[in-house]
Amino acid sequence: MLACVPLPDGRYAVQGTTDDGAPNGPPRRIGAGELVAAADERWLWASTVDDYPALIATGLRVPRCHDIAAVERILLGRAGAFGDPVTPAAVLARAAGEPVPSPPVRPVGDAPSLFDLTGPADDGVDPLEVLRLAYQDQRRRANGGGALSLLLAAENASALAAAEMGAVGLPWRRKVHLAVLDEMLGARPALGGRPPRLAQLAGEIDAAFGFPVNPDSAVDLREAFRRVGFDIETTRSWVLKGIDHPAVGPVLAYKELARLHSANGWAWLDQWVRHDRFRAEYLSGSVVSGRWATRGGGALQIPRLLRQAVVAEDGYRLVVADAAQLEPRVLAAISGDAGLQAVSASGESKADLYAGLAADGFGGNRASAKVAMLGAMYGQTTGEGGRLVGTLRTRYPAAMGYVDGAARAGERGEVVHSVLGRACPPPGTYWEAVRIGRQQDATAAERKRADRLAGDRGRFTRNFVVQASAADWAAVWLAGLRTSLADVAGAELVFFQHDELIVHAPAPAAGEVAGLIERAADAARRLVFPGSAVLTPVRPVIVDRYADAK
DNA sequence: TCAAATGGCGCC
DNA sequence: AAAGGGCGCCATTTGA
Repeated sequence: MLACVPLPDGRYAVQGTTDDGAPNGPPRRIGAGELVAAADERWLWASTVDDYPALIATGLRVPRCHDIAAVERILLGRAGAFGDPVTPAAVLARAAGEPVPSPPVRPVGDAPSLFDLTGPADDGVDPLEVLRLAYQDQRRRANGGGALSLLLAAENASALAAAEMGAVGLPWRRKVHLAVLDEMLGARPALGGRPPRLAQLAGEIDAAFGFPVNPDSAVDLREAFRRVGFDIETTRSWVLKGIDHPAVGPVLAYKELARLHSANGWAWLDQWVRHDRFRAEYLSGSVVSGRWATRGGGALQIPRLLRQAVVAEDGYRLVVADAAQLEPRVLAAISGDAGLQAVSASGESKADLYAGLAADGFGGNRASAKVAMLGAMYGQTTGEGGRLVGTLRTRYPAAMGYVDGAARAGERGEVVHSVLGRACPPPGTYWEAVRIGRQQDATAAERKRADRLAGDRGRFTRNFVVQASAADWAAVWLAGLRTSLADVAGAELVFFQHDELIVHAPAPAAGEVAGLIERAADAARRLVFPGSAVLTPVRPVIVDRYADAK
């Protein structure tokens, strides 16, 4: 293992380190250009998201790492201490029972410095020593067995993949995107102006109402519909669709196009796409469930319409793969529900679990089966989904009992865990209101508030056990694939979105990559759900454009 | 006048 | 078919 600390002067302090965290060579101070990543070496550093991008920029690729901050977040979560500082200095202070120093505030965009690592009062302390001690302490605390080790390994690998994906970027043809904008919105307006198509629709909306309305204002729009006799609470599209008034058509069209303009319009293109690559910042450790988030550009919300702009470069293909119906399959595995596992592995269900469910209790109605399963995992109680959950409850009692149990635990204020041991956050300060509302002498209003808050948390924990376990599986999938891709020249992970990924690969290697993706998925299934009969199939598709993958 | 909250909607 | 989980982002509104 190689311990590595960026220094304020732009160089790096590095030192060979054993797996026990003992020094295994002399400390050296070297420039980034002198760093070499041996193919099988593991790097130890404070934070991948802070320390790795500068190395990637020099062309370095680190095969494996131990990320103090990423590991600390998971360990702290299991100890019920979400949000506490995760620097090595904080880790050490915690281990010693001393007050944990707040991480120093640094200006946005400022380079990470030694101070981030050791805190301002640590003059003379060897940062490599701090790193090693923090590592040793985490090693002691992370003795929760194979599942936790697997989770930490996947989290570390995810952090590397996230940094690399951010640096590489998603192939994005500016010309294609511009053509879409021109067709949908018309010519690019002056700064702050409305595109022609939006201006035209705004005019149609005014005409339909008979008085001026600002369709960008939900307040104004709701007031307008009330004036013409429709007493609506919100102006959400699905509410408007139920209204019979000539303004509805242009309003819905306006909303759709305004969204395109503001979220992925010309300004977005200028800001986020350079040299036909969309570069976002991926944050692998910032969602409590273990899913990734992004900062800037909305990389995890690319509209289907714009996936035609994601085009492989000449001589390359995109290998697009998603895990079909991952969450219900994960539920089948973690609940041990034999019936649901059987459905996941039977005949056509291998490719389409919902079709199998439909055949098994919904009269062949796939849409109903899907609504019911989503309702069960999200805690839906009303409407069609809520009604259909009952069918699932009789067909798959173990699976439904599992999510119901997670919901009840959440309502009691308890913490639930993913299959690999990621903990959900404990209830926040609002739980005091729940406690008050549950006392004998609580008022009706207090009881009602308590019920609502407890219900909210129950739906959160119900979904957490499924969503976080799916994230566990996906992280192991991604980690395995990343490792195997290292042997395919020119192949790069360029996108990852919860249960779906894209590899940009030289055309002759695309078929091999597709095989690696499938093998990584099968390996993840065996590692995350050992002994389970459940299947977690992925469907790699080799295409030129992302839009052609589905 | 500014920052935080809200409404709405895109993705899973 | 309904509005139940997780996010990020924008424009507007609200409140200090």
